Amino acid sequence: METRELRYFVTVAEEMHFGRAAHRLGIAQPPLSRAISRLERRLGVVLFERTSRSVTLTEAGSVLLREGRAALDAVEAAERRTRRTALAATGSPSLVLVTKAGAAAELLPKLLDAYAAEPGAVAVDVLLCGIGEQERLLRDGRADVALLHRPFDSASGFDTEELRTEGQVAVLPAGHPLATRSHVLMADVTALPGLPMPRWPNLDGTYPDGPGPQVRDHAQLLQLIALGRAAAVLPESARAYLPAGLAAVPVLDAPEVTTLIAWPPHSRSQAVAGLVRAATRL
Amino acid sequence: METRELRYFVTVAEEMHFGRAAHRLGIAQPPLSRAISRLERRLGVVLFERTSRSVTLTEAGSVLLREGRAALDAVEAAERRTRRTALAATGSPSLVLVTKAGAAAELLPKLLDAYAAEPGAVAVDVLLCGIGEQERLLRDGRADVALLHRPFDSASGFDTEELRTEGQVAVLPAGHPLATRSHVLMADVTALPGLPMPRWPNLDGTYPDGPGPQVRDHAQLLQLIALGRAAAVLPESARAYLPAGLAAVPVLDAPEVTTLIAWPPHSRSQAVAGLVRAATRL
DNA sequence: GGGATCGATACCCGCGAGGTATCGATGGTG
DNA sequence: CACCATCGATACCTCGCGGGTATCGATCCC
Repeated sequence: METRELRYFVTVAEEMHFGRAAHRLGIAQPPLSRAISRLERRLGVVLFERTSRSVTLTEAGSVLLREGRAALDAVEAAERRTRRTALAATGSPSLVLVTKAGAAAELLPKLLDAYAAEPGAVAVDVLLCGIGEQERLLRDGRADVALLHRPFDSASGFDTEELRTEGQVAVLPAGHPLATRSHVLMADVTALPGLPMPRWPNLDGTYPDGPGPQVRDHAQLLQLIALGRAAAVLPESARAYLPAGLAAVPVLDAPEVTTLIAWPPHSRSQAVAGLVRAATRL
Repeated sequence: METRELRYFVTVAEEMHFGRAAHRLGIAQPPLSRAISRLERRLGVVLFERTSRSVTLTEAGSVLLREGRAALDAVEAAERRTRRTALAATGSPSLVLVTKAGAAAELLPKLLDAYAAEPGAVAVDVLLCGIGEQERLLRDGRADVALLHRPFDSASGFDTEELRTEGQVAVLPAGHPLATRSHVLMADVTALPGLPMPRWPNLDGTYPDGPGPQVRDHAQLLQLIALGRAAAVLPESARAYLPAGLAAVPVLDAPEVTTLIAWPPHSRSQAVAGLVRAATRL
């Protein structure tokens, strides 16, 4: 199977429409139709059920979609990491660390300082991204290491080292009745009248249904809370960075949040190893 | 980057010789040379330093070798798993479990029985393989689940669930002076005069240097011990399957052995999930 | 210095990827 | 119910690229 065929297949599976997929791929529709049927013939498997009015994935097709995406990520990662090691020889930063914007605000500078002090440390690019994008960046080679937060992120398929575990606090407008309590429970916070929990975007950028404002990052969220439009439950370390007008109250029964450093399992990079060593010594 | 180019590159990197690589690939040498230089041009990276007398990998080249192998495995896995889900619809076994020959002899039948009792259980093919091959089989799609043994195998890059942890025992000929002891230490066993530890093959089939007989599987090993030619340290559970004439003595300071069930991180297979569920309930 | 080895280059051929035109099936519509 | 719009498949053509043979040029060995 050639990566071109795989790319064609994934695009059709995403669009569920040969014409649109062909357009996205920058080719005409007939060669795309032919490429897919040749792929089906070679695999000996029907990937799409198609009529002139609809295209749907077969079971085998959805397996190929999942596995094929992973394979394409791996190919892209190979390409990117190869290019970057060659660039690294010429002096540019050779390590990309990715973390969620607004998270690990306290840990990250410590980590970078500790690593910079190591012998043989290289320049580190920090990439801030949205929710759930880190795994993707790590898989397709745009990043070399990530700071993840369980249970929000999945570290599945990566090597990891746990850095820290912390409880969570409810973040509320300072004037709110709950704000003076010494602690609360999840049940106290999840259904506050007039203070719904915000909705975070799905991976595809859409938002789940429900009440609560749509939120894209922590800055937005904090502002909404200050405006009295939302409440949120965040890791304790967020406390140090709350603007005036917000209060934080420990939530006793919220799940613990673990910060971990993750890297691709077959990484042999000296730089990644050094950064992980620095992280575990924090 | 097309998978063909990647395959060509990996073959040349393995052979370190364009002629031999071309032969292995079943093509002539000139097209191979051209393919590699085109790849280098497109990546903007030199992969090989070559003179007419020698071919060596550059640093970027070794990165591409490692990442490229992983990518090729992922592509192969996509292909194989797609083919197999289509076959599964026609009734053939749709789950391949791989474990080291001779290991988990006691756990495996229990696991298979427990899974067979689950509703919706499918047929399971058991694949026995040599040392260190399991990770490969799981990565390239020839297997769906594996039973691994830490610290011998690496579960890096897979999702896992721990099944059991056990100590290790020294396995000796029954008549040996140590065989009557209630326990021993690693130091007692590693350098027994006349009873060297056996040598296991590396991944490429070669054996490390040193004393001790070369061993390929447990049957061979046990026979060598019975003949008084070797001693070994094995997980406790091996005890139940010792032939007459062999004795087992607990080794107090040997590392604990953890048996775990591992599967590819993005597996959404109902069958794999069921097998893992059965395993954790054992 | 001559031959052997090995990667690169020159040149040619055929397959297959890609394009345009068109067909055939299907579902909505006046 | 006939007509049309939509959409994937088919027919047919072209050309670029993957692959082959012949040969060159550099390097090491005797």
